[in-house]
Formats: sequence, C-alpha cells, structure tokens
Amino acid sequence: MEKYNPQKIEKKWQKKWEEKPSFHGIGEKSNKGKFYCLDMFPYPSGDGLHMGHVESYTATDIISRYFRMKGLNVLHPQGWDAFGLPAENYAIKTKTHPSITTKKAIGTFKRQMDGMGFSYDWSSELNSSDPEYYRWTQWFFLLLYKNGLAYKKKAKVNWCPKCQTVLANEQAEGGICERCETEVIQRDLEQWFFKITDFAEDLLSGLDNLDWPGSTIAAQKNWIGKSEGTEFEMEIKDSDEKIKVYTTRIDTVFGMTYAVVAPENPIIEKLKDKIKNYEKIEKYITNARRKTELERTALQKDKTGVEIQGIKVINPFTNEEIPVFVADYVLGHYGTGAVMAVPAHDERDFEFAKKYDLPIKEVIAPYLKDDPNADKDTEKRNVATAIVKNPKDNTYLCLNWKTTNWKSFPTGGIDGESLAEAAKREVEEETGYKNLKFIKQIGNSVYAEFYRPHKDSNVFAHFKYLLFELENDEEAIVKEKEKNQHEAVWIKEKDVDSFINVWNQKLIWKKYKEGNFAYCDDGILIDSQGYSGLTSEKAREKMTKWLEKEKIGKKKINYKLRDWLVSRQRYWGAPIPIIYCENCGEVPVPEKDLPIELPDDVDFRPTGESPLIYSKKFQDVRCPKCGGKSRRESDTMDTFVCSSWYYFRYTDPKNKKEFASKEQIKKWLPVNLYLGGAEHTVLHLLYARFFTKVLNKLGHIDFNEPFLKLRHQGIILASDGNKMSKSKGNVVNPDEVVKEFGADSLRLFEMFMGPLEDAKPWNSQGIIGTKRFLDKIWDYFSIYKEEITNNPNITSGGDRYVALLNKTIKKVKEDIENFRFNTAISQIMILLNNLRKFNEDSEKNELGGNYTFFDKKEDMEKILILLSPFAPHIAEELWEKLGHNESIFKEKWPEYDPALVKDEEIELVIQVNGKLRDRIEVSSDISEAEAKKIATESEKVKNFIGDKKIKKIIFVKGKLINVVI
RNA sequence: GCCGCGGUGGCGGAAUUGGUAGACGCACAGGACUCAAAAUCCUGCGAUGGCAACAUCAUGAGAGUUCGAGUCUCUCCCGCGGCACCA
Repeated sequence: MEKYNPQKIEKKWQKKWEEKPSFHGIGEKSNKGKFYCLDMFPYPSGDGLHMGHVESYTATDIISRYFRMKGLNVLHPQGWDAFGLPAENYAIKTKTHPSITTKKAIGTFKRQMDGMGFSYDWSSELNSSDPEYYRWTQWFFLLLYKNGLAYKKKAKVNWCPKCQTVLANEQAEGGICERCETEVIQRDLEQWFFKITDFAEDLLSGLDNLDWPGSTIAAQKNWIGKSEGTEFEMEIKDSDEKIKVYTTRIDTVFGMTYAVVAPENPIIEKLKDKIKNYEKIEKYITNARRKTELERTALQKDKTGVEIQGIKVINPFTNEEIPVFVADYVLGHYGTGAVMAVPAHDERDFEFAKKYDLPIKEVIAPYLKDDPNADKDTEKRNVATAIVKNPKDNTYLCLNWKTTNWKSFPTGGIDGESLAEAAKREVEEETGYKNLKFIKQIGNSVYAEFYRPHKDSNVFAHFKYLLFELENDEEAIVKEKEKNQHEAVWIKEKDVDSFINVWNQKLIWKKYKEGNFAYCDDGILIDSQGYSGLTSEKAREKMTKWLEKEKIGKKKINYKLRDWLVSRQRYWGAPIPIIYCENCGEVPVPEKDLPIELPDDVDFRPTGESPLIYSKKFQDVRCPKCGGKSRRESDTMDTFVCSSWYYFRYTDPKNKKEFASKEQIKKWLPVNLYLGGAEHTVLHLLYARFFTKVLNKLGHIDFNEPFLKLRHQGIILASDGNKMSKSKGNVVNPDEVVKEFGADSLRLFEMFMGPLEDAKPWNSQGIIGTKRFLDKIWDYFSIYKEEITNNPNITSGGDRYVALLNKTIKKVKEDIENFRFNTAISQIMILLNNLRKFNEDSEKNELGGNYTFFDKKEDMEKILILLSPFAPHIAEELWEKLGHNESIFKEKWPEYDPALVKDEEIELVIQVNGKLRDRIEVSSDISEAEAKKIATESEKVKNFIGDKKIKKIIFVKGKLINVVI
C-alpha cells in the first residue's frame, strides 16, 4: 500500500487547479445567491507569508470552498497592497527600485499561496501600484476634490525626521513614528486633507447594524469620540471680547474657580494690549508649541500654565470674576480651545488647582443609586449618603440613610425647604450633629447607616440607624444599641472593600480614607443657587436652556475625529492629481489625463521634499485650463487611500471606464465576510467605510457600509508565548512546515489550534497530531479502495455509525458557518476514530482488520467531502482514487438527515441534590414517570437517600433526572 | 484612568437554553510488535484518599441566585488588546 506523501500529491493537485480553476468551482453560475469572501490584501513584504497570513487565508479558503459546494456564487479574490513606506524603505536599503522588489515579493507570495492550496480567483488579481489601478485612486481623489471633500491647508503636522515624511495622527501615536519608532516633531506644511469629519455621525451610527467584533466597534466609537455638551461664552471684564468654552459638565458650573485657554487659542493675541504679563505668556506659548505631542502628553502629571494677568472672565451663572490661565493641558484643536475649570469635579483641573493653589469649590455631592439589598418585591428603596467630617482629626465618616419603616421622621419642610433639607434638619436635630451634607432626596422616612473604625484596631463598625457623637466610641455604641435596639456590625478591614461595594460606596469610602480628591461622577447639586438639589442630568438640561434663553450658549456635539491627512512627501505612492498653474492656481487634472504615472527618472531616496519635485518628466506639464506654465503637485497619497476602495475593483478589475461598473458592484457588494488582522480596527476600516459613505452620498452606490461581517484572526505567537519576530529568532516559516508535513497538515493544524479569533502559541509538536490524522484518513481510504475493488458488494456493518455520520455533517456545517473550525475538525476526528476502533465485530470482519466501512459508497464519500475544504489536496487525491474524474469541489455539500441525528439510546444522568450519582442506559424518549421509577430504584441513589424524604424530582427530558432530598 | 476581551489538566483547547467539567489533539506513562530503535497499534492520564468499588475536592478569589453554576448577578485579583490631558 502506498503511503501518504503530501509533497507529491499537493504538487500534483496545485498544478491541476492552476490549469483548471474551474475545479475550485470558480466561474460557475448559480441562482442560489452570492457570497463575497474577502481577505485584507497583504503588503507583499520581502519576508514572504507568515503564519498569520496562513491562518487567515486558510479560514477564508475553507469558507469559500464550503459556500461554493453549497451552490453559491463566491467571489474570493486576492491582491497586493503594494504602495507605501515599507516597500520604499526596503527599496532604499537594497538600492533597487520598489517596483522591482515589489514584483519579486509578489512572486514569492503567490508561489506560497498556491503552495497552500488557496482557491483564489487570480483572474481578478490587483496591484495598487499598477497605473491601471491607481488611475482610479486618483479618480477618487478628484471625486472628493470636486465635492469639497478634499482640501489643502497649512497645518502643523507630525513629521518623522528619519522617514522624512509627514505622518497621519494615527501613525504617530504617542509622538512616536509607527514605522521606525523615531520621535515625531511638529512642522507647518501645506497638506491635503480628506473631510472625513463631515461623516462623523454616519460613521458612528452605521456601526450599530454591523456584525463586527465588539472590540472593533468600540475602538471605532472611541476614535470618533462623540461627546455631547454645552458651549457658552463668558464675558471678559472691561472688554468686548469673549471667551467661549465647551463643557460636558455644565452642571458643575457653580464650582468654576478659573478658566483655561489653550496656547494655540487666538484670543490671546487679540487681548495682547490688556495682558500685563504678555511677555511671559508669549514665552510659555512658544515653548508649548515647540513641544512635541509626546512631551505634551507623556508628562501628564506635571501640568504647567501661566495666569493671564489683567484678564478676568465672568461666570454668567454667578457673575463672579475669575482668573484665566493659559495651559497646554487644554488642547487647541478640540472644542473651543478653552475650558471652564472646576477643580472639585475634574481630575485635571484638580491637579492644576492643587499645584497653583487655586480655590476648590464643591458643588456636586455623590449619591447612590438603588439599594442593592432592597427586597425585589417591595418598592425600591433609595439610599442617601452623607459625608461627615470629624473636626477632631479631619477624617471623614460616611453615613447612609435609606428609606425604611423603622422609624419615621416627619416630612414636609419649613418655608419651602426641600424634603432633603427637611430630612437633614431633622436628623441634625435628632443627633445633634451639625455637619451633615445631604446628598439625595429621600423617601418619607429615613434611617442612617455608616461605618467607623475602631479606635485601636483594624476593625470597622457598621452601624445601622445609629447616629452618635464622634467623640464617643465603642462603649457609647453599645449603650446606644441597648437603648435604641439599633444594629451595629463590626467589620474587619479586609472585608471593608466588599462591604462597601455592596453599597456602591466606593467613592464615599475613598473620600473617607483619602480625604481629598475630585469627584467626577454625576451627583446632586449643592451650593448652586436655584439648581441645588437637582440631579446632574436635570441640571445640565435646565442650565443649558437658561444659556440658550440668555443667548450666550447652546448644546453642542463635538467629535475627537480629525480630518484625514493624505499627503505624503514620498515617492512610492499614487501621485496627487493636481496641477499648480501660475495663472489659474490650483487646477485638478482632467479625468481623461489619468493616470498620472510615477516617473522613473528620480532618485527615490528621501530628502524631506517629495522626490517628484525633481523629475523633469513628471514636472513637464502645462495648465489644463490655460496652457500656461505649471507644476504638478509633488506629494503622493497615503496608502490607506489605495486600500479604501480596492474591494470595489475586484468585482470589475479590467474596467477602463469606471472604477467598477454599476452592475458588477450591484452583483457582489457589500462584502459578506471580511477577514483580516486586528491592527486595522481603526484606520483602514474607518477610511474604507468613509469612502463607501461618500460614494453612497454622491449616488454611485445604494448601500452605505462596505463590510457586513468582519472577523479578525488572532495572531500566531511563537512557542515561547511571545510575538514571532526576526530579532527574537523565534519565527516559524510556513515554507519549512509545508516541506516537512505538507500544506494540508499545516492548514488543518492552524485551524485546529483554537478559535480563529484567539491569539494562539505555535506548538511544533502539535502539528504531528494533524499529520497523523491525515495518515489515518489516507490508510483508511486506501484499504477501502482495495476492498471494494475486490468485492464491490461487500458490507462491513458500518451502518451502526450512520447517526454519527449525520451528526458530523450537522456539526461541520454549523461550525464552518460560525468560524469554529477547531471543533469541526475534532468532530471529523471522532468519526474516523469510531470507524477505526477495534471492536469484537472486526475480528470476524474480512474487511480491513480493525476498520469499519459504511455500506453505501456515498456515505464513505461524504467523509471526504466534509474534509475537503480543510485539506483539499488529500481530499482530491482520495476522491480520484475512488474512481472520480471530476474534482471533489464540484460535488454538492452533503445534507444531514434530521431523523438520524438523534440517538435512540441515551445515558440518563441521575443526580441527587444536583450531584451525579448514577447513569442508566435508557431509550431517549423515556417518560418522566418511567425515569422517576428508574431513578428511585437505583441502588446508588437509594444509598444516598437513605431514610430521608424526597422533596421533589426534577426531570429534564432526554438528559437527566435530579432527586432533591 | 477609561473602553473591550479573557482566566478551565503538564500544554493547545471542548462543554446548545444553567443540566455528566476536561471532547479532540499534544506531551507523558505502561504494554504489544521488533535483535533493537523509529513508526504503528492497545491501555492509562485533573487532585487527594483507597487494593478496589467508590468518596471528597476542583473551571483566578470571594459572595449571591438555583434542585443544579465553567455558564447568570455583584465585588476583587491577574493577563491581553485599544484609547488616553478630547474638558
């Protein structure tokens, strides 16, 4: 018998598939619908495929093969994200033109992909650095330009001194270049931007209807950063100028003790004459501007600022005059570039106020939500909290009042005092304690509950309705307890946290222990004139209304999202199709002149300016309008522009008239499944959605989200649990694994390692398991082949396993559709293990020793079909061995028989008090009465019941029975 | 700090609506075959006690709900990913 030789058969089938792509079902027509299965197109790096690629592409290959066999039209294309910095840097390093290195890398990638048996439709292959592709990238630029969505402005930009280029904010996070980790500096340059901020709301709300990982949706929401707040103006004393601030916490406005403007805020320049310490201010501003993002963000703890002397603003709510500071903890580009500072209720303001010794005024008191201990059936009881400061040692004591029927305080108030105020007064009268701060309006009656540490130990007391003099201690408590029959519970220090948590009292506790911090949550307003007693939420509404009435403020929505900077001063990208004419100024290149091709007469090494400036060929241009002397825009576009629309092009890759025809787009889009790395959670996916929304708005397409379903493959870690990296020398090369075990084993193993989306460490031993499995499959079918050749009508009793086969068909179907490839594979293993199991019958069996076969040939073949998407080569080979001339991938996916999925016999689990005590083999449709009889008659159960009485019996049909005693 | 995800044997990981915890695979141990080894096949494999039947404990920790919790609720601890002076 021939042994399984993956290297041999894999080559054979790869060659066949290349000659006949139809073996993959590519190009087949179907009326059952379409499935667009998309991989994020890779950047073809010189290193070739890595394990992560293999994982992701195997998954989409399985899905594609599966749906093709289900009869759907499947589009499963692949292409190359070839432009960009890494390619250019590599070219510089090797002194080879990037088009050459890229071409070579693409060759390697394609060879490796074919070597894995991926069923790509290469007839729609794309390359973003191909002029026939980037002509349409340029067309998109013009589309945006003509619709006012691309504009140029002088901007402070992130500049990487090493890469010699501008970086998008996204590529310079933390002030460090994403590519080379050099510190980014700030430069002022004329730059092209796409107006993605126009679509902020669409980009945000569109997320709700997508089948995407929650983390990705959350990251995009966070990135867009919607915030609803209030914008209002404050008058500057003795001036007509005003300072406009933005806040989400207008409810804290009575606690404003100063205001801050960002160094970039133009108001400073306007007030120059009034400012007494202008020189100092100017110096501070210059300094701040010179700081990089890194310095401005990394040194968070150390806030700096200077008071603007001679300037005071007026809080419109209190008419108080307050000082103004310039400080770089306020950002120039967000909101109005100025804020009201409320140190009592904002951590940043608090820190600043502490440092510069500014007043801190509390205007929000914490409150509690619902009492977690309240009886669900009765009315929900609220808890009120008071913070009591012990004047003796400046510690705080926390008291909770909650509505109860223990003891009623009379309600109602004197002279229109609120219920809370009335309750406060009453408790104060009752206890004689004067510093209570009531937090929440409470019910008709109240009682107090609080904790207090024991004088000399780490034990805390929990008092229920016991209000006492702080000077008193344990003795008094006991006395009080006796007198009032109140409850006091002592708590050990280690239990305090858990106790506090039951009461949602963390903040109060923090305040009690630490004394001083900014309370930043919502609460109840205090010391806020007519607004006192309102909740934060209500107060925001009311205060904003008042501002609107006074015409000094309004509701305002802000987004963190900033416009997309697309200019790059580099060579290896799509040139921006704009011409600068000496007469006409900025002129877009007419569409008929596209593509503007990259010249080859340049030195592409970076100089700080775009290399395209120096190309004679490139700059030899006349104005399209007047024919006058002109020069071309020499910047190229960010590669993310190329990747924002490539999924359209796959549907119609050769189209010379449009980026893709309307019919083809309608036929295939939106994408049904998009699979790729989680590193693209924000940038690429957001930009691609933006492009789709632009096309939708301009009437080119009738949908507004490109990717209906998105999944990320988890990264494959090295066996040491670290990321694979060249420098660590722990990289496993797929080529070597294929050489040793074969592509099918690698495919199978990567899918078997664990859930697709989890990060998984590579285990060099593990692949032996999947190789063994394929060996067994091979032997099993080889023997089967021999047997049926000798005796075509022979039976071997395999029909005992028909139920298992049907279960397997069901599970594999469900698991593939839910990306649970690991359990699908394990189910096929279970099936095979059963068919190969040594059993009594097999000794008598004339067929294949230990092996059992299904009586029907179709059933045998179903096993191969189930395996085929995972391990296509071996499936094709064995399929052929069974006498087929056509590809296995032209077969229909098997259906299971629902009637056969159910077991006739089950093991009924018998529990006593929920613990497993016995199992008995019974018919699967056993009735409750029968089951009860069997259960109570079980010897084991009897032992446990003894002479105890059975309280009740719970029966779960087809599963278990539980005897409760 | 905020947001999201996770924590189950020596390891990767299984476990429908709450219903037999540890499927499948790796590693390991014993056995068969062999002069021997490799390969292959069989058996075992969470911990503790017991010759055994079996019992007790066990899904990061602590509580809660339930006849019954890996699964639901609350809190804490740890890990990973994202965001981070966005007022």
